[in-house]
Amino acid sequence: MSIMSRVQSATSQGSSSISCENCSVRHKAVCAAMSRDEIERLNSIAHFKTFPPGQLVLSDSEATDSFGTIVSGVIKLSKSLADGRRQIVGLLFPSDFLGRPMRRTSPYDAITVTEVKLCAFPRSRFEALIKDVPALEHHMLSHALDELDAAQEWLLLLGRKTAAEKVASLLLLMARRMAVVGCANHNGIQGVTFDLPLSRGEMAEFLGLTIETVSRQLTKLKVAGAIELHGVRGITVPDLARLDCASEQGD
Amino acid sequence: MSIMSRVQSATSQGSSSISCENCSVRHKAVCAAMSRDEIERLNSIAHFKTFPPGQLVLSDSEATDSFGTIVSGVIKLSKSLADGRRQIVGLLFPSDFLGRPMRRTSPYDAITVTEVKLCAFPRSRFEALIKDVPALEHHMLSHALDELDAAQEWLLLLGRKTAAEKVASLLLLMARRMAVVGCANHNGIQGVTFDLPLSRGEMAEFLGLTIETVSRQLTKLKVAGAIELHGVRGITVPDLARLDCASEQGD
DNA sequence: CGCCCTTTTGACACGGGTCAACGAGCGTGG
DNA sequence: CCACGCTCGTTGACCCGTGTCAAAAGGGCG
Repeated sequence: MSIMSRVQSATSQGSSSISCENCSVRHKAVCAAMSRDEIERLNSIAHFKTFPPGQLVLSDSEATDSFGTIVSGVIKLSKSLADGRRQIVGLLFPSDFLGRPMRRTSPYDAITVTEVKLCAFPRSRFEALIKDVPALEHHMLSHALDELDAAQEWLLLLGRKTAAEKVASLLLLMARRMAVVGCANHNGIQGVTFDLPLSRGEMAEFLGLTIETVSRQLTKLKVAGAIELHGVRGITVPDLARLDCASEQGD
Repeated sequence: MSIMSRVQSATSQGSSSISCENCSVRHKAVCAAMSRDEIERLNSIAHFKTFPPGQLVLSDSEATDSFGTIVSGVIKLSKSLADGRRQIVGLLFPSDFLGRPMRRTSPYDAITVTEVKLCAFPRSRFEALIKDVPALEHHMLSHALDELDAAQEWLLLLGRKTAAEKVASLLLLMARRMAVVGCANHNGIQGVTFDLPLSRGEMAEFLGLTIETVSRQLTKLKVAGAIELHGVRGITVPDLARLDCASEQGD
């Protein structure tokens, strides 16, 4: 039995009520756009849910009500073809928004990659709130445009970059997001150490590659001195600028 | 001298004022979301611009004011790496919106593929209008989510589909869009004939392939009887369902 | 310690890229 | 009206990067 199926069959989620005051994403998520009493209203309909890793949170073309801001953890969004080929089409980090207003069903599967804490809202009440608070819709639009930018950047990666450039790009993406979320240690002006949230297989799914190719490119980067690997998840990027360079020209 | 540079150096654009009454995109574009007098206000700040094919309309990371609804023609959005590798990250058809509210600069180049008629608004006045008309922002959000869906569908294509599936998918996309825009003739219940708006090179740019591969896959589809080619731009798809099938499993 | 799952490494195959030649369409000028 | 040249598209031969298949090497947990 795989780890994934084991955790899926475990108790699926906890739940508890909320205080926004010292929430770690208070100033980055939708909440950032809202006044004191708007927050109050949002607060009153919100509750925390915790999901174990590997849990299916939204399912392709099924309506569900998981909907809200990610407080901690990472979620992957993935689409698949009839014969099972899969592609991750997005990653959500803390402060990102899960689920889409104005859309009944999800165009992809959303699956937790790590344990995830979600600040969830019932869809109907959130949509009612949107009608009263224009700033909320404004923020959702801004967020959607950011996601669109990210997706288009990834189109360039999938369509035109080599395997080496793809792996470097993904490491860079994760290093940056883990850093803003505070899950990375800085060493030196340009260096950073963190744990990879994704397995080799998930990296491959995101990059349009196979596990084997990802693994080979990682050892190539290690041998070249662009990264250090500590065990299978730990990684140090001694020089982000150098990796950035590798992400556009291989070496 | 290439066609593209010739048309670029030609007189760049015409301009004239507007009547929404019998506009061909009146009920599909942003206008669809608006009441009679809101339209009136939008109308008062709008003017038509016409661009020849091959013209750069928005430039990567440059601020410009081309901004509005496409009335006729096709625009490609493309990104490129430092060494010149290019990837088309989106196509805009009539009723689609060009340019992004809340963003000073464009993350891609926008280039006309055919002659394009644009119903343009000055950015600042459009943004002012957004503040007064919540339905407008609502529509922009909806549109952004549609674009995001399209981009994510394309991620799956670029990451996981074979060359044959990619070409079939693109033909299908163009057949459908050309049909809703009224630039295609239906033959039979499932058949359609139209002119390809994209050159082989542009198809390749969109699909993450080379010109040669696109050309080979097209002749393969022709030999298999899935399409007929008339000259270099004309195409008949006798059975959309069959092509749809080819877009997910090659044959 | 042993099992199981993930990752790494190696050998080989193949899809699509590259390079080159050829063909078709079309505007221009003789 | 035809010949020329230019561009775009097609076709062929070959090559290379990445996928595939297989086996070995960790690493965590009972």
